Amino acid sequence: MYTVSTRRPLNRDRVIQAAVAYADARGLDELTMRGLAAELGVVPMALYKHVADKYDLVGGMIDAVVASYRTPTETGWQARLRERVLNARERVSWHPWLRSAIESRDAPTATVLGYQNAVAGELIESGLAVDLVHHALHALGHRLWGFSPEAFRGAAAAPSVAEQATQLAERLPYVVAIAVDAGSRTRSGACDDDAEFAFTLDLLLDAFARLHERGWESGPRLSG
Amino acid sequence: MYTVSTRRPLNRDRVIQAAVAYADARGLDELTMRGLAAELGVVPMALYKHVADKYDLVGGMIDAVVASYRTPTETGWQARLRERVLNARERVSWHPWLRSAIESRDAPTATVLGYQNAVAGELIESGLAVDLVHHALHALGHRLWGFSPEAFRGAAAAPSVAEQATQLAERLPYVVAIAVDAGSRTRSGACDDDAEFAFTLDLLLDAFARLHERGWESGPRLSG
DNA sequence: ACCTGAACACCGTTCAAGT
DNA sequence: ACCTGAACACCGTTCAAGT
Repeated sequence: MYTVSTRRPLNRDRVIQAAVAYADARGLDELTMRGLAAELGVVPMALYKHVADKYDLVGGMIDAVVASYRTPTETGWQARLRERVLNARERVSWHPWLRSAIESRDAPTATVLGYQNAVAGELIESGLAVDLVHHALHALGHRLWGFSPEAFRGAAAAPSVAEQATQLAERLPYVVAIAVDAGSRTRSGACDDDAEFAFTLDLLLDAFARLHERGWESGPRLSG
Repeated sequence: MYTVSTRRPLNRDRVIQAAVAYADARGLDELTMRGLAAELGVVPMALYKHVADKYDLVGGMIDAVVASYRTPTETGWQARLRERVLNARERVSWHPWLRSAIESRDAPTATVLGYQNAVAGELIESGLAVDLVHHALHALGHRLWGFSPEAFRGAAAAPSVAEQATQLAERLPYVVAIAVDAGSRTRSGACDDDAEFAFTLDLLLDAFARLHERGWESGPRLSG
């Protein structure tokens, strides 16, 4: 008899890639330490040498996917933003579990925060004021990100970023700029959710009013 | 000795109200049939006489909250839509578990579908074309609903509605109108997600371009 | 009609032990 | 250094039995 599976030793990357494939095939709810272990031909406890716990495993899955997002190749903020949104949409369609995985966390992973910074950078570098960029990102919501920035459970991402601003400013300049700007408007140093919400709502109502006036049949086209 | 808790017999409503209070206090993840039973001073299996299973319990919780949404009192589609959005936001803040509860389902509950119909009605009755209303609802996304209409797992809500259109048309005229209109544009009779996405993206990019041009400092104000 | 007790098939995770 | 076995404290849910 031959040994069919040449048991390469497990490592963090193999565990995470297997978990991604598992969730792609059966969904996040079906992803279980025991099931994943069985898939890898190993006893459940073997996974815990490579992954702290299930929360850590899911974090690794998120980072693996988000780190693979493409950097836009076009020039011009609209074209680049468009590329990013469509790319994010594509990734979410490949990994339908991604959105709820990201939203299940208390705070964004470092990789997700880096992505948020890159997107903010596109708009800030285009010359848009920092507070407007902040609003714009909320308005794009989960269409941009493939998830909802408001959805983090702790909702404390912005203040915690603001606290460590000096250390983070170099690595995540745009995210820090937004957090600091938003914090300067409130006593607590946190993002003013109500003001932010009101802005987005008005922005959308205004856009609908324009649709109404013009009787557009197929919507505004910016490119092509 | 007195009997301290006058054990009123359980009923569906008491079970659901207790579950809502439980989730409000500890979150949806902590809501467990066993824990809820303990809270009610009853053995876990007693709950199953009033609720088919946990899925049914959560459905009941959703319906209880959404059924309590206020009908707007203002006149004019913008003011009414605004009222609805702010009311939905308020409810989600009271019941932080609501959004993920709704999104965890394969399809909207009847009560949620009725709410969607009411909101669609505001815009359709304002004179906006049905396909534009469809787009507008997607653009409002979870800010309007307190959840994301795209997020239903089956994503098959629209086609299934279209199939039963004749029976449903009376009860849910606006939702049916949107489903039928969207279905008429595609072979499958399903909503054309890509076209819908492109429209929303363009709408938002256009709104940002206007912000850019005008250098708005505090956003557009429509009311007050 | 309504509630109970014991059981089944699952979870994530620990600890001490194997190689 | 890496994997295992047995166990612990949980889940949702079934079935047959109690009152």
